[in-house]
Amino acid sequence: MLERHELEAFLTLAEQLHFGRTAELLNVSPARISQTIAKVERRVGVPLFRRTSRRVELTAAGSALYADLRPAWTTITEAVTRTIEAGRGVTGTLRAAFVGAAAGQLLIGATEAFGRLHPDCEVAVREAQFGNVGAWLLNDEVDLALSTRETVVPELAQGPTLVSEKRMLAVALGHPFARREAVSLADVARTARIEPQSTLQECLTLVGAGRGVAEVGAQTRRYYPRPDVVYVPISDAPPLEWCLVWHEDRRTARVRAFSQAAYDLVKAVT
Amino acid sequence: MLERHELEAFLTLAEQLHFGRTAELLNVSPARISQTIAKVERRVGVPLFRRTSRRVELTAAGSALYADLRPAWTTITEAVTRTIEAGRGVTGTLRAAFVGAAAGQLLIGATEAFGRLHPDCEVAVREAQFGNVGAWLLNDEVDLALSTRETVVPELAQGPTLVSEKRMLAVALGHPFARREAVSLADVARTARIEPQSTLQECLTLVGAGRGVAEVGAQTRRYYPRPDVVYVPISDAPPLEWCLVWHEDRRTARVRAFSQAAYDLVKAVT
DNA sequence: ATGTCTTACGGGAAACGTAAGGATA
DNA sequence: TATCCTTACGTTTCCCGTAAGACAT
Repeated sequence: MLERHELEAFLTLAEQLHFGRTAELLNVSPARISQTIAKVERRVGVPLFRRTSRRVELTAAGSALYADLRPAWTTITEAVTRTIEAGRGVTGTLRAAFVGAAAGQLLIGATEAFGRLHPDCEVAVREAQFGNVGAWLLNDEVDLALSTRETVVPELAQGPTLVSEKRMLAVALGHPFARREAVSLADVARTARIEPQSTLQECLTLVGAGRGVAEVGAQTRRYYPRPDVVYVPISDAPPLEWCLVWHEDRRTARVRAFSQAAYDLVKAVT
Repeated sequence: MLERHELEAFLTLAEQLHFGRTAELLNVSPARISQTIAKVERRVGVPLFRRTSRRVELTAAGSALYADLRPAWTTITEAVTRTIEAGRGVTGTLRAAFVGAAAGQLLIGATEAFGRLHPDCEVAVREAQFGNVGAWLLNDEVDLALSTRETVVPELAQGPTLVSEKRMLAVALGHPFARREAVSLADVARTARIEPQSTLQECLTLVGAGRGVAEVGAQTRRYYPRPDVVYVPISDAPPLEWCLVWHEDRRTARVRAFSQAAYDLVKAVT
């Protein structure tokens, strides 16, 4: 079968009918075009061009071949180009989401660092919630999210840990745990828990209302101070890890570049 | 743009979903497929396959790309295959023509030599006339003709000389030249000539009827003995050269192989 | 533990450019 | 004679296979 460079040499020469221009268009030497075409003709078994040193024209066989190849090859190049541009449009927009106020600040910082490296790529930042960040990623509503490693969906990939924070338990002011210096995972296991399925604010509201307790990060104490909620360290819990999450199928160059920029940023800070 | 081997690796892997089988089908090592696909994905910017060491499946981007590429690439391979087979069908038939009895014998000899080298290719032999051999070649009624070099049409190509024979002049029995040992080109120029436009027999008939003289090859004397015609050598004429003639656009592998076989044959004999 | 994909590395085929040769108008 | 296609030859790229490593079942 024809190689890519043979195909393009044939198609271009069929359009230009001039070895020199063809070579120039393809950024190779005229000698190469001559040899390439000769090789194709030897392989195909039929002369594709009728040529002297003064005129080049298609033979009947060459003309028929061109009519078949041109549209098909155009289809191929366009399909590949579409795929590439869907992935790494320099002029494209990266849609990033964050979950929680603390993550928002970090994401803004990463966005600025990324913007310095890739000024052509815009970044749109939105706030997601624990309850919808997975769906947003799966449905291609955002390209990337800064979330906790808990966001486990089989089709989602996660980058390296950017920030770790102590895991704490949010309890109502009157809750027995509220006076404790710390609690253990075993303690938590015996208590009614509220999973942060929608917004964190809503979750904390339920906690404040005494409907249960919720595991949160240490930063929550700073960003969501509430009179009706007390934060107690969970002594034996692993740290809560924040990382970038994306859909495996859409790990475009934009996504990788942003992930890299974010990782470089936190590495520079620490 | 994708190279041919990258394209085929992608398409085959998309169909097989197995690196080992893909490598086997393409006659390369599995490592090569892995590297090729990785390179394509790097270039395109998006993962085309979701894979562990245990399962391989297309991503959404890969699936879309495959849907575009497969039919287009099939079109291309079929177009090239058609062109090749139109040129070098092993099972095809080569249509060869000859002009004159002597050429007929030579052509039969060449056909037999060719048949030993290429047993899959049939050869159909027809007799052409000086008047129509050019048209037969131009109209694709025959692929090849054994004729004299005089068959000059711009679009016809000629092979090397296979046989040379002395040029003679056919004159009527009662013609003044009939008693000469030889004539010169100057003599011929001063005489009414009959161009062999239809059959040689017809031409000789006109010569015998005293309508003019005709330039023929020395072999004609043996193959067309006539009581009313005398053959006189033309002393200063260049030899009459016999060669294979074909349409430039249809110089297929069959044609070249036959030309080669004929050339080898006469070289072996002499 | 086995089958499967990936990484590392050295060898070789083929594409490439430069420069000289040959053909056409 | 000037332009343009072709041939010759040395250089370099990169495709390839082998072998070892990593990963999942």
